Amino acid sequence: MGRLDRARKTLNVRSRKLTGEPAARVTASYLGARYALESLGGKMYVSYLLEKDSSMYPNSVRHPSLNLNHQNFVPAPPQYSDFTGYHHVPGISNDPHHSQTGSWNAAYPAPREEWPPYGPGTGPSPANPGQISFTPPDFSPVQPPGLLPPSINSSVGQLSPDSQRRNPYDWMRRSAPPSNSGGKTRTKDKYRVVYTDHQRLELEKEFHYSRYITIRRKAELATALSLSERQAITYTSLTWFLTLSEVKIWFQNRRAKERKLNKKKMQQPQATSTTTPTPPSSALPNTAAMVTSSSVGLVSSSMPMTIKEEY
DNA sequence: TTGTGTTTTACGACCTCC
DNA sequence: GGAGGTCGTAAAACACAA
Repeated sequence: MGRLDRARKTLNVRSRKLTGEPAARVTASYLGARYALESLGGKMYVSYLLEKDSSMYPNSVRHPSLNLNHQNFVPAPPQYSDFTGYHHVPGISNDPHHSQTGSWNAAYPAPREEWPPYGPGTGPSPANPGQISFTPPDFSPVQPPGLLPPSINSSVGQLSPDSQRRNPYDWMRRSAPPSNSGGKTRTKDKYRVVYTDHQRLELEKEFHYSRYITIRRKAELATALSLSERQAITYTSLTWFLTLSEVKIWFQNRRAKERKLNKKKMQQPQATSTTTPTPPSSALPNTAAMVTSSSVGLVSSSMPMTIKEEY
């Protein structure tokens, strides 16, 4: 039994157990070509960023030019030596800092061992009969320059370590927009979607620049991610947009996650102090640090804060 | 293969700020 | 009143041990 089938079964069983009614099928209502994005190494580096979180970004600040013109944005804050290995996927926005090379820098640390190796042949073939063929009417083969790495459409497993570790078709198991997304309720079709690795990666990157996001960046991210997805994915009649609200919610959830992690760390300081020496600044509700638009001041994320937006 | 624990989306309640 | 914050929680998706 394939993982997808198993997931379906498990889901149905568990949902019935919990709710007494058939599970709302969200997953696998379509199968797309997300492996291209997968090959970007998205999840791997999202996870890596998460792992590195506090130590990697002790002050996790957005560049001071955040609320200045984005034209002034300088990529890779120099204080993060190991951040330089990371680059935004080009085309994520028009920002210079988001328009760098899209390839994964070899300077990025070695992959984590817990990412299981996989072979390119372990997944279903592209011609898997269980899959839907994708002939998007709105898909344009013309790729905006710099939007995605040129190899995005080439063979899988060449772009990142991730691509060599994960089944290139793993993403197919994950949820996608339901074909009949009429409404979003907890019992209907679209209760929850799983963001693509690419989307999560970009959100994570943004989060590591700043724990709070401006309206402008929110809009840019939402647009860019959706655009990137549409450019990279060839699924039919299903466009998956990250809305402003979704970006907002994602940031809220991400902050909550960070608070939770910080809380956990505070409860076991010895265990972490020996392994991950952190600079003094991270002793604060560390990664809670953020930067408001025009300063580099740190503010605890435990403090509710409203960011004044720039327009 | 299955049961179970964890993580990830999404939402509601409530709050503050403008 | 609207936007966006935290907090708590539901439930889907996922990971993994048995």
